[in-house]
Amino acid sequence: MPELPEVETTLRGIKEYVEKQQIIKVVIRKRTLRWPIDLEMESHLQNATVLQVTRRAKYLLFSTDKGTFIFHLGMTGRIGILNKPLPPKKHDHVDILFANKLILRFTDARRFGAFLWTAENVYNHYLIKSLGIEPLSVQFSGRYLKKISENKNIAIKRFIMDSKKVVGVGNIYAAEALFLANIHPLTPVKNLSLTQLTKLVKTIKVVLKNAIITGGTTLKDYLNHEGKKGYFYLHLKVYGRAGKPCVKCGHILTKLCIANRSTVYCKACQTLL
DNA sequence: CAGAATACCTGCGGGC
DNA sequence: TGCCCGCAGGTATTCT
Repeated sequence: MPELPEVETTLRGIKEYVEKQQIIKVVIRKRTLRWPIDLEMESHLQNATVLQVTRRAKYLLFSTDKGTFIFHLGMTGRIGILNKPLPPKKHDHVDILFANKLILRFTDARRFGAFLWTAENVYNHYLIKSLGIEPLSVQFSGRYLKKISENKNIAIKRFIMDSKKVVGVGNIYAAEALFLANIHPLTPVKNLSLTQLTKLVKTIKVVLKNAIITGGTTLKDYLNHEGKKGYFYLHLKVYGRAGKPCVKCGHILTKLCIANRSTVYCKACQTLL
């Protein structure tokens, strides 16, 4: 999926079209996403007005006058805004029709995504409540990482990808940030100094911000709300570059598997502590 | 308890 | 051309 920059790009792209708009109709063609879609979803959303769209981690939160609906894009999810009712394709699972005639269409081939409803405060929702801090917030600092990593043996790559610690750092950007910070992805977190963790936090923020600016990373599936690609893939230094030379030192980049996710790094630039 | 493995699902590219 | 394998941006749940 979409990692955080792709979700943020989607948010910015759709916000103006759906906020303050009343929902006229909801069409659900496939209910079996990561969790089955609430059988009452259509009636919950009928005539509801979207007040605001925000993002928490990789969840898109649509607050309405009746409650909040939530989209998660999983690995292959996408939200598009249509200005006319195009015939649905195979993986177009949800359409939300608005009073302004626009249609929000959710597409997701692998169906790891989610479409949820809560009438309560969305921040009390069990999936949202337990999330770690936002990576672009001031709370996310080297000091914070140092504090929560004392005596922990877990590999730094897994650690920064753990959404209970910090949200929104996915496989691509984790690899990129570790490379920029010269940290080997398998380094046990307890071995990293405050200085190194501070540098890592900085590179995570830079990578995420740059990816947002360039509209996210398109590898194969990801397209923004207008069906356009993101261009951060042009900036990738290690992800998808195994066997090619390191942009810093020329060493051939190595690929390994951490927690079943492929990881590319430079043996010369990223030393194991 | 921490940390690792598994599960969900479809599509695509590469090798034969 | 077609089949089989491995791999893909996530993350809750189950295991050791």
